Amino acid sequence: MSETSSLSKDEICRTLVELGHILEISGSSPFKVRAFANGARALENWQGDLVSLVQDGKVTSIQGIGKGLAGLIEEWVLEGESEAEEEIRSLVPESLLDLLKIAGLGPKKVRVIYEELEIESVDELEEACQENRIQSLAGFGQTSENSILKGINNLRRFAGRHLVSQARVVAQRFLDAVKSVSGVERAEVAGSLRRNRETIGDIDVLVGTLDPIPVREAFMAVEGIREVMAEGETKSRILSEEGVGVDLRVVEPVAFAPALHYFTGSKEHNTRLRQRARERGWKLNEYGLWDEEGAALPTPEEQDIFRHLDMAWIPPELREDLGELEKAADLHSRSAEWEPLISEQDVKGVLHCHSTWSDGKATLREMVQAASDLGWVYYGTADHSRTASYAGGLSIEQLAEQRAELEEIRSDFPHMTLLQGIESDILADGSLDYPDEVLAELDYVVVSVHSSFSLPRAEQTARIEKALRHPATTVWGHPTGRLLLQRDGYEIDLDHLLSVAAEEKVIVELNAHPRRLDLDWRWGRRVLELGVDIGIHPDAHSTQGLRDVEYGVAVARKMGFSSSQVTNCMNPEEYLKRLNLCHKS
DNA sequence: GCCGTTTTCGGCCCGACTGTTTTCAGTCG
Ligand SMILES: Nc1nc2c(ncn2[C@H]2C[C@H](O)[C@@H](COP(=O)(O)OP(=O)(O)OP(=O)(O)O)O2)c(=O)[nH]1
Ligand SMILES: [Mg+2]
Ligand SMILES: [Mg+2]
Ligand SMILES: [Zn+2]
Repeated sequence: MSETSSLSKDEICRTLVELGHILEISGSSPFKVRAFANGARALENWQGDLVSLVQDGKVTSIQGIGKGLAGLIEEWVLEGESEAEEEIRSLVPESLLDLLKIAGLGPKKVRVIYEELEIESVDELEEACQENRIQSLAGFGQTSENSILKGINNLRRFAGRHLVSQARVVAQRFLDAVKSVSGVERAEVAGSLRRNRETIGDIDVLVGTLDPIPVREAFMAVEGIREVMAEGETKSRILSEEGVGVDLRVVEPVAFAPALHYFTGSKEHNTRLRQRARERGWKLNEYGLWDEEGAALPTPEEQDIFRHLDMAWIPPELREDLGELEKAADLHSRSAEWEPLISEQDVKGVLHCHSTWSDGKATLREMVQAASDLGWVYYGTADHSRTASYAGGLSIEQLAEQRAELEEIRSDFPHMTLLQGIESDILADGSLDYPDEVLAELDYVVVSVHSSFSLPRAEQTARIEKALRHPATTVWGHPTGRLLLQRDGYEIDLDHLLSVAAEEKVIVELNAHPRRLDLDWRWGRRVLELGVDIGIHPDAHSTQGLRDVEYGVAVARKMGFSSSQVTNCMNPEEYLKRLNLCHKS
């Protein structure tokens, strides 16, 4: 047993964010604070094997991580702890970080509350507000106490982010309301939703009109507003009944494109682009772009902003300051454009769908019908395997019966290529759930982890590697097992397993269920480097679930993928050939 | 703390809303 265990990349990112906040409360330079936040983000978005990176002394090769942060990271990876970290932590009590989560409380106010009243926790702050001990502090008043109490209440009930599927419903409600107002020329959802992030913090709606007042009124009249958090000339913010924040920004139509660019973000992308404008003596904000003489440059569309700055238009999904600005400048210099990203119409069919044969809600026939209605030309059923008894896993006999049913259905859907597969549990020892000859009879095999989530990293990796190397394995299902906003994925060496998948020609699933979206988009770059093929699969348990492909396509776009980089955009003939590359029968 | 095809020092995006600030700081997008 080692005395201290190395911190994982995720733990390191979380720690960097925390240290940044501690520095902020203790009054450090805002630029140093930003450096910690940027470093955390840079590391979060970097994918690969961190231990090797540290051993090779290459941590500073990550843009945004310099000598200082690299020193911390190296200590965390090699020793599991850091003196420099402890020094920072000793500046203020850790529990103050919770106070920062209260809306309206930032580092300056938290510091005053702590230093003047020795308040260290949310509970203590609540008590102090109730006893009216806050209003006497410099910079606070009676209203402050009420708004802090409200903030504490909201924090307890509605903290956290939201699934894309839920956020889209709320967003549509508000978008419809403002779009129907007369005088509204353009209206769009911006922010993380437009960038197709995997989870959504709040919803951002932009409106272009010369008549802003009725827009604000319509926005405030939408059903299900819990609280108005701000209401100004151009900006309003509410909290919905569901606990989702919605920001409204209203600008004149002439500023719609620069405002859409601003409001789409990301913040880091915006900052970098504004910096680029500034470097040439220009100014960029949400109202427009001005040259060194202060002359406004026309920007009727987003692409005009980029063009003036000598860049190709960047798809919203890629605006994360992860190298897209450099790529856009390069494309522009070669008079080239971004290759179009995949869209839903490019998907020709799917694998990995369940039916009433196991735990699905629709019959196999109903599922095939729904797939046909979506315009798909191939469809692969995959119910659970026999060990998954809790999910109605199929016995060998049932597999044969299902095959017979599929033959019957086939005759009614002559235009479709129907495939029988299985979602085989990867058993604890890495073997699959049926004898090899049974697996070989199937058209394809998805292998997934549904048990023994907490094996040590090396064991878990070896277990999955064994499954990926099985000759029948076609697809690696929901590779990390993460459930968004619920649980992290199991501990594995994903970088290694992706290279195994590439070697074995196993298709890595981009599971489109909005709770999973697994593989995470941040692995897109690595997937390309390693030559891994991905497939967008809905993991549908109902006919409605097939539509989740939309969320999978969104993630593939965020990976920057075109249709040629997704297996199930192939035509049926090519696709069958691709499946048989790895599924030996 | 990070970074560099004008820089290894001296910058680091820019603007809206709120509250108690009698002239703007803090927070947030
Ligand atoms: N220039 C600039 N733009 C910002 C800043 N903060 C936010 N924005 C822009 C870019 C963001 O995407 C957009 C909406 O802000 P949000 O706080 O809602 O962030 P976003 O939607 O990206 O993520 P979210 O899922 O809501 O946490 O506003 C900033 O500090 N500077
Ligand atoms: Mg947002
Ligand atoms: Mg927002
Ligand atoms: Zn599964």
